[in-house]
Amino acid sequence: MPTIEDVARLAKVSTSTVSYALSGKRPISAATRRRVEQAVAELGYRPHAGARALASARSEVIGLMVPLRSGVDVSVIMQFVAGVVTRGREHGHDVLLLTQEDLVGLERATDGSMADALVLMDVEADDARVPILTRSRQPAVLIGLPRNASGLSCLDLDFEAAGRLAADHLAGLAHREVALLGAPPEVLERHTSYADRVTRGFREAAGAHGLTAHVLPCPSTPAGAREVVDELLASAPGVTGLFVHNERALPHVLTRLRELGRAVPGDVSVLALCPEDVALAQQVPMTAIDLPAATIGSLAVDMVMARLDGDQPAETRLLTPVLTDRGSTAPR
Amino acid sequence: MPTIEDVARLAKVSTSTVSYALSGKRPISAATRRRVEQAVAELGYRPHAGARALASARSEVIGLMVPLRSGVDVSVIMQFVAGVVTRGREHGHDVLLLTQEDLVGLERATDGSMADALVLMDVEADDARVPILTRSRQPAVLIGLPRNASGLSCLDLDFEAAGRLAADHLAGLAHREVALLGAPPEVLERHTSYADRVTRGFREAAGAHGLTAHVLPCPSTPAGAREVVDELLASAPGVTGLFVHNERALPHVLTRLRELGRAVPGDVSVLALCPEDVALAQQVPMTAIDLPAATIGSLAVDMVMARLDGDQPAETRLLTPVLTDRGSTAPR
DNA sequence: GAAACGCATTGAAGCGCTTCGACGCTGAAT
DNA sequence: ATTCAGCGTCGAAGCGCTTCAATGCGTTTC
Repeated sequence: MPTIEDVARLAKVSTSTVSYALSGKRPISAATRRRVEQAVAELGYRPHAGARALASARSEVIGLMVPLRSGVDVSVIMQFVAGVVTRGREHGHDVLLLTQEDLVGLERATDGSMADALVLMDVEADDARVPILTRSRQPAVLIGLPRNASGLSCLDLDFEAAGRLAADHLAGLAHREVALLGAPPEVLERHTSYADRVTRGFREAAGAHGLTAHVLPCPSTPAGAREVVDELLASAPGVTGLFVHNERALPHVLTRLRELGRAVPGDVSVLALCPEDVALAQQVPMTAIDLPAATIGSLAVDMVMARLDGDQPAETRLLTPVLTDRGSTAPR
Repeated sequence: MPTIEDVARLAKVSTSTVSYALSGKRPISAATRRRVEQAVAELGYRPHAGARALASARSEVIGLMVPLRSGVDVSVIMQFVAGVVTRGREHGHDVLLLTQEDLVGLERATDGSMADALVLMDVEADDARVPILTRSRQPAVLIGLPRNASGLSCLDLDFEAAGRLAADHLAGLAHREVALLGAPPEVLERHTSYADRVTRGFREAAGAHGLTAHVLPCPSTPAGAREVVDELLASAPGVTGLFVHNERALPHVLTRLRELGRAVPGDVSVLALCPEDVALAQQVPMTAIDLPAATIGSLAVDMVMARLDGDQPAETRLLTPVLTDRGSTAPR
């Protein structure tokens, strides 16, 4: 492997000149720069990432912690990851993938200087990672709202507003009794922050509109989802509006309704909270509040990068939810 | 951040002793090791990854290239990634995430010493990454079979055998006319290697059994899948066995069959090629050939790690497909 | 009792890069 | 003509770690 010294020799300049020519951190004459670039091309030179990290105290890597465990909505994650990687590259950064459970990995990445900055998905109310991050000096962005964000930046869809928006929408269509079919029980038990927030917003707005609101966790399995629908329809036969916040259960809920002869939106209005492509991939296109996962990923990178150079203070950003009507809801 | 020198000072030993105590590459007395460990704990010392990479010419990182583009089966990818990350950790390696399209990223990771080894998903017949890999000195494992693997290791499910297995299974149930609903057209056009191979195996075994076999690419959208089903049933009304190799289209195919009043498996037998959880998440549990994505991920890491230490020759491994009967196929 | 050995430990030389201070040169200002 | 900037370039010091050769010391061997 050619080193910077080989390049310097070939270009007949010093190594520092090569470094400056490549980084642009000092003015270099056009002629010299050209010679350097030629030498680089000729040798196929690539800077050694470790050496660079050592000398500059910068790794040009973003650590990204994603939940690879079950029960999470895969397409949300994939889109999010894609957003992070793409935007990371635009900032000249690569992405180191860490798994949610791996606290040791987080410490390794944090203090072990593997990453300059961190983005963490799927934050829980009392997240074990928060203290580690507060202790470290690295910029971090949490996707979600922990109970105690103390100095950490957070970003997320405003799930509480999304819950309200859903209730508003159904109330606007004159529904009187509505239900939220939410995240699977295991996610709720972890108190993943978004699940709690959707519920709160939905309940609140439903109350304000004088709606009767039911809230049920909903397993992602076909059988589990079916059971929840049956249970709901049995215990609350007057429900005419459904708000489904569970990407994987959504198709099964729709299937069950159809099996029971309930037309959507004729008999029951169904509103989803999911990424656009999921809304479009159902048996019937879904009226849905978009979960802009890729956008959130990009924004997370922007936020964390901004904090890497300047030292902006911590900030919490909540994206305003947007509802797109695709015809799966109708007036009662 | 404490350095190895701080640790050495506190433990009253030399830095080299600390290094050896931590790496275990030389015998260190129990007493000394204990002192070192104590100092490490007390200071919260973490080795600087870059410095380590520079000195040892090893980054302890695996580069993983995944297709984050659309049209791919998300849950397959997620499971695969999870397999790679988990097994990578067991080998003491972290994972650097690269996107499929990013050839520059591949070169950066390859020669820029960001990664010790590479795992690439979704390999195409004439993959642009192959020449880059052949040129580099790093061990790599391709998931899929490029036309010219020249010295590179490959790993995959034996999709050709899977195609044959599907045809065998349907033939065994006395079906006479069968169809393969495969990958979306865009995937086929890329000549992603698995798509071609499934087709070949299916055609071959169907021929051997004297079956009439239809092969249709199948879009992953609800409308597209529906159309393909309609088209098939119109042009080949005698088809009684369906082999679906498209995770996302599968639910839509089943929905369409139901809409058309074709019972599964009463009127039509449906066999899938997909991960187990996808097979179980359908309206009806699917008889399916398992796509063991997580296993492939783990194995890929094992292969690449084996090549990192010893220098084993390149090798191609194809996993034997396994069919699990869950009742969605029946005798004609 | 001297020589030889093996074990635990050390010192020092890098690994390949960035960056700081210094230097020489040209051209403008005096 | 002399001074002074400022631009473009260079030299050298380190960043924090690994690793090789060498050292010291207590044991065994003849």
